[in-house]
Amino acid sequence: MKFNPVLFAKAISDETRQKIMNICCCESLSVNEIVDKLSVSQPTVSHHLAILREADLVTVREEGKQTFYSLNQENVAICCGQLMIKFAPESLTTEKLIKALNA
Amino acid sequence: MKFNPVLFAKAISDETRQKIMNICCCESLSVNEIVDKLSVSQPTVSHHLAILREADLVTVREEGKQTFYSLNQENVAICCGQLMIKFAPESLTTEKLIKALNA
DNA sequence: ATTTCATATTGACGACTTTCTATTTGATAT
DNA sequence: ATATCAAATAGAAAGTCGTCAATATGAAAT
Repeated sequence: MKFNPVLFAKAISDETRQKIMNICCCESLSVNEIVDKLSVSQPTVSHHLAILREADLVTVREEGKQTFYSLNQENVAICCGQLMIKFAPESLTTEKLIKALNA
Repeated sequence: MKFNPVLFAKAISDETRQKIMNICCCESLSVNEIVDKLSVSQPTVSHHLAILREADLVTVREEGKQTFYSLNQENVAICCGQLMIKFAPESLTTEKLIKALNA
């Protein structure tokens, strides 16, 4: 799976999408559960989830009528790492990274 | 300076902007030099540079008539680190990070 | 003072995005 | 078979974004 920095950035560049990412960051939730935690319609949530799926940032599990989504943290980490490699190659020492993480 | 994940993502979510980031990743270039390396007009480049400046992703140096821009790698690294903290908290061990960087 | 040159700003246009309502699909339950 | 429920899709309206040509700003050189 080749890293596409524009696709990744576009996927995370919307506020509603970032809220969804937060909501299902550490647990798997159905679409309706996500809708309940936001103030947008179900089709809007479905649309955003499709974009996150396209960018491979969520894990999808179908179960009966419901579909459960959870953030794919590993892939998020990989994408962030690739961004660093591409756009911060000289800031990539371990010490600097730790400093960056604490900043 | 507070990290704004939507502002950061929006700033890097355009292809032309990412090209600009690459072009002045490791050297300081005038606007015209950047224009020469792209196939967009000077006002378009100015516009994109303003967005990158707004997100604090470039360092600006004025010198006579010219303005030199270079990517602020340190801030890019910080933003990527913050993204990881926010959206990949459980993938944040050093080993996993290294794995992510090598993926 | 005037010209020249580099960059920023303005204003317009088309393309894309976000959102909604209405509808469809598809799976379980009756 | 039919009804019910969850999620996806279609289509439209409103807003945002990327781009350009034209113009303004502002600094150096003549």
